[in-house]
Amino acid sequence: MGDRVPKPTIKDVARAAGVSLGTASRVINSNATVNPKLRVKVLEAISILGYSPNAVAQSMRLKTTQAIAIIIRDITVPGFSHFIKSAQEILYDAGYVLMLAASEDSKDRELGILNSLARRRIDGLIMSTMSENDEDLVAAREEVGVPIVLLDREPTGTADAIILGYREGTQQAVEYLLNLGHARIALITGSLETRPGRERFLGYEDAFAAAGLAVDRRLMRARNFTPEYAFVESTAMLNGRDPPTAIIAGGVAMLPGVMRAIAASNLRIPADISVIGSINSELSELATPPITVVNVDYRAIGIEAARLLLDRLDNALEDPPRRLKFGTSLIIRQSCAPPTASRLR
Amino acid sequence: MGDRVPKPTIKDVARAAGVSLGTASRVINSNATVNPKLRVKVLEAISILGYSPNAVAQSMRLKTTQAIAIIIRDITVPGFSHFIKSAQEILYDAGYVLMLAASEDSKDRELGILNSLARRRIDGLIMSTMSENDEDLVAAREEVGVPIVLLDREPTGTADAIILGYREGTQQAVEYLLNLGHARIALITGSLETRPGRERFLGYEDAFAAAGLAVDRRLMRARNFTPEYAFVESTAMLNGRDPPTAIIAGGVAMLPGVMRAIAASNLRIPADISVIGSINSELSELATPPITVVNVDYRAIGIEAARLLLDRLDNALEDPPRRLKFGTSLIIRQSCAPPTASRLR
DNA sequence: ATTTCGTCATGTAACGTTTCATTCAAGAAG
DNA sequence: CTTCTTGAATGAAACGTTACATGACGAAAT
Repeated sequence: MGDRVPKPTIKDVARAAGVSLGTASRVINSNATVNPKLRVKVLEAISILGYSPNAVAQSMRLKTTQAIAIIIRDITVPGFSHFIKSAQEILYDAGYVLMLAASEDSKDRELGILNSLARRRIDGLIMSTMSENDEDLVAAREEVGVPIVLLDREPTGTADAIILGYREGTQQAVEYLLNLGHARIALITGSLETRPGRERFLGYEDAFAAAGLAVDRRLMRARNFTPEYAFVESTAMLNGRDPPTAIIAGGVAMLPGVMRAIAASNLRIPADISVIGSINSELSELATPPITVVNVDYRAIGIEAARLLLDRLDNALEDPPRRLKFGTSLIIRQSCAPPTASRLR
Repeated sequence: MGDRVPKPTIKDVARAAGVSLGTASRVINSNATVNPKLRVKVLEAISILGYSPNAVAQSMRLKTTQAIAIIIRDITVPGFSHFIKSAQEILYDAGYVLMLAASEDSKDRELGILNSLARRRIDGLIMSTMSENDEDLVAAREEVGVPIVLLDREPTGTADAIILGYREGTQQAVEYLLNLGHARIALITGSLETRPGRERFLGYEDAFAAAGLAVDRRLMRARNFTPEYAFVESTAMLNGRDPPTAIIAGGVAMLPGVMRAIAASNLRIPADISVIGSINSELSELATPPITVVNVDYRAIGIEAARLLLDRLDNALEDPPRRLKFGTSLIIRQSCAPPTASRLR
């Protein structure tokens, strides 16, 4: 702003208090013994000058930035934003500041971000890579050289991880639909290069296998987790031959895409098509009818991810990597019904 | 992680390349003239050692952290998250990193965050304070000593500001409802200590004044912008005497609260009650019926806020504070209808 | 009375950069 | 052949901290 007056340094404080630099430092970090009279002089000088320590210089000296970064695909996804919010809260309370970056499902961007963060000497990292085994990405992560908590990704190296039980969750969802009488159940999810995509596929197959039914792979689509992709695939399947009687939106951001496709195809939920979404949201709760979802508590996950990282940081320990698993719960609402005869093949 | 090997410094690079520290620095910042032979030796050393400059040390020397912070009430609000996302993108592309903090509508928290950011010597700040004129908050903002862009707040001091045309937007919404035949229109919004609350009040009054009608202040509620508050006030009004025939959710996060209250009261939109929300969202778009909203494009706003700040930073100029105004648009959907006779008083 | 501690304050090095004032060598000009 | 001038590399200082080694000064112990 207007005030281009440089901020006072500890040197100014020392001068104003008539003590040495070291003494001023000692009263600020109030650990060592220091003459009470000098202490008050320093304290006075601090409040008169409005001194506050320069965190950059401290970082330089102490080799810790008290900064933690979160890299995530898209912060506007409701689940992710709750994740970030709760993690930020924990981190802030522990004295860390949060750096946030969106990788946008782009390898280059993810690499660039990792690079930039490495330079900045952050203390820790919470992220969900776009591709678990990509060499460059693995190397870039390693290069940052700080503890990492991976979010629903198969951990590589020494990273800790939070993993989500989407396999069981999807299995449960599919079984629920099978029990309602559905046979043609579509699953739309993201890349199989990441854990959540693979797990949902497995869960889907588990359910069919358990029921002794064969899966129709044409109803299983996996490219990316965006609502646009969900819209495209939903539209294609709904208007193709042998349309599904139920759709599972296998990604936290995908439900809107599916719903848009259903609306555009002039179908009604659940009379014409049953729908199950991933994670609870205002939309799934307040839609008419409310949408059944495979829920997972992203607030809790954010908290635990932050704690996991802080713990690792505190006890810099060489403990083996840890992985924390979070289960899912099927929140049954009114978006699923037995398939209508007319739409059965 | 495992590698506790300290990262190579420019000194290591210089030694490995057999040149002086200054020379290494010059080839890294590739501005000055340097002997081509030495240049390649340095470059080789850099790639062999895997050197990347320490941003903390650079910040120390250059007195710029290339970090910009956003402080916002709640990052999970869909509009805000889009704001953050687009701002982050612009900032990242300009070489800045984003620090994010949630103020949670708490003065203490906001103060604490400002303090922490001041220490960290961020380069700029985008925020929306919880109370525009609170002395402590004004002082704390000043104390950070960097350019600020205020988001939909009356700027103090030298801060730039993005302001939103909620007054006109609300007036337009109220007029729309008046034209449909509504007379008892509820407005629920946040604190009048901030601009958006006040502006909505004014817009509401403008519309009634223009129609030559008197406002019923009991239908105007303003405390805070949360869905919980919207739920409480909606429920109270809908089940009280002389219930409104239309409700305007005057805050970007409030529509879900209003909708929950309507559902809980077993009313139908728009047959029993008309509803207008603030800003477009997946919920307003995909609800049944889709909800009419006073929209404002938070993506565009995020971009402009970032640009405004970058511009100020680039031309460190003492230009007078700027304010950019964004208009609103009424997106008419199916949540409003003429009031039903039976519910008119 | 001299030595030995212990208590506190001081001064300084170091963290990893960038930049500025020097130095040095070599080529051009007298 | 000497002197200037230019171009390029070097060395050192500085940014704001913290921490460590030193030093000063009394008090206690021999």
